[in-house]
Amino acid sequence: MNAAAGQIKRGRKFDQVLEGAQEVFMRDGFEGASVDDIARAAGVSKATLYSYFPDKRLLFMEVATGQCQRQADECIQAIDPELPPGEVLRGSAERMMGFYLSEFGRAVFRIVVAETERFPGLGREFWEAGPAKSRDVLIDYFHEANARKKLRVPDAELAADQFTELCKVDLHPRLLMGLCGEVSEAERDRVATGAVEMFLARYGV
Amino acid sequence: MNAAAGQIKRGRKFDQVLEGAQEVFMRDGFEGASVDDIARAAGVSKATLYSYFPDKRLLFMEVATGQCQRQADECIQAIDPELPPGEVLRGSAERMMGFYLSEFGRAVFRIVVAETERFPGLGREFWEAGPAKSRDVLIDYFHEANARKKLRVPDAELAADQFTELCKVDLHPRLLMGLCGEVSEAERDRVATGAVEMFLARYGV
DNA sequence: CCCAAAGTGAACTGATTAGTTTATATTCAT
DNA sequence: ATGAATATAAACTAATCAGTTCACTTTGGG
Repeated sequence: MNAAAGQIKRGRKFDQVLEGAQEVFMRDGFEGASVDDIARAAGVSKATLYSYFPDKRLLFMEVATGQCQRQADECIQAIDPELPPGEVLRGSAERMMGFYLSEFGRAVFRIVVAETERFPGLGREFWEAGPAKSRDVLIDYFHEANARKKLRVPDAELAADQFTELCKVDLHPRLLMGLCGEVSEAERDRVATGAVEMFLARYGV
Repeated sequence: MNAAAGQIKRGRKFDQVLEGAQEVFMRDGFEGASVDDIARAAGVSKATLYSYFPDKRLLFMEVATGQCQRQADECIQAIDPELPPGEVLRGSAERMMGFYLSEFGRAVFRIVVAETERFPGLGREFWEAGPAKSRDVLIDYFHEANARKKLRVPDAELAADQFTELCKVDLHPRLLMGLCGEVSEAERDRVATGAVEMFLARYGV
């Protein structure tokens, strides 16, 4: 009884099911993924799959939130407020872009946006597992930097959201709409630099 | 032979079909919408629907691009370069937010993002019917304002994308993920003001 | 008023899907 | 080794959906 996660039964093939589900959901979306495909990808019988997850929605929720949580925790590191703001922001920009522009980040975003109407709670769950965390980290940092007079940020929430949005500039929408398949290092650099410059022009001391 | 639009046959009930299709697609997405539902909503028999549109995808394409074009053209007005930049930007922000935050804008965006992988060309078609236009208008204006020394914009494309993204701050993602249902006038104002201030801090003369 | 084009409704095909069942096989702790 | 828990393959149900067909009715121009 070491780790009773939710009310979902654990067992030998639990992780195997989750991995297969992740692969297929990320590739085909929620509606597009068939349970037979998932079972095949997981190397598991459909009956086994259903013995772990009573239905497709629960399985999907587990994949979306669990995996997203893991991925986001990796990306969102604490900020060192001793560094100059430009460096703090630069690092933050790179980490956020790493998440939003990754294949996984895009796939989850795509699915969440697509299914959020039919799937109450999915949007919030994703938001809290990922974006909200990096938002909170930024907000805390802005308060701190304000107090130390390293930045002049009257509305930390707005500033955090603005910076986040500046990190998506152009690349995120373009990827989401399939206007391009890959993003070069140079393009990322251009956007990250642009975001930091703009932010400092507005909120720098 | 006054208006042969594409190779799609026109006829008495053409617009009726399109209206029904728009209603159902916007509500249920592409996969979620059934052709029977559309026919019912349009007040038309399925056979009639299929006599106009050989399949569901073509019908959807017609709805997405046609209607989006109309809506976008309404929002994207020419810019008066005589006005002070702050006013130009403010008006632009309001018009873009009007599109992105509208029920229609969100629904189309949601569907495009969801289906763009399975629907080659859909993303580009939407992009060019809508966002690309306002982007071009902004870019032209920045060149003009640069020449007149009313702004100092070294990279007009980047600046246009940054401003566009600043107009989405927080509200667009939150709506897309169902974290809130409506956006108050005060919130829009806060974001629009923030976008203009930030932009001018970076690129103002 | 007539007739051809356009529209209707309802039944049909064929394919796919979520989820269940069953009889059998594998795994593993004792 | 044995037996109970776990997993399997395959067939099955019931529903849904895109697209077709057809016998019939409505519409509107001449």
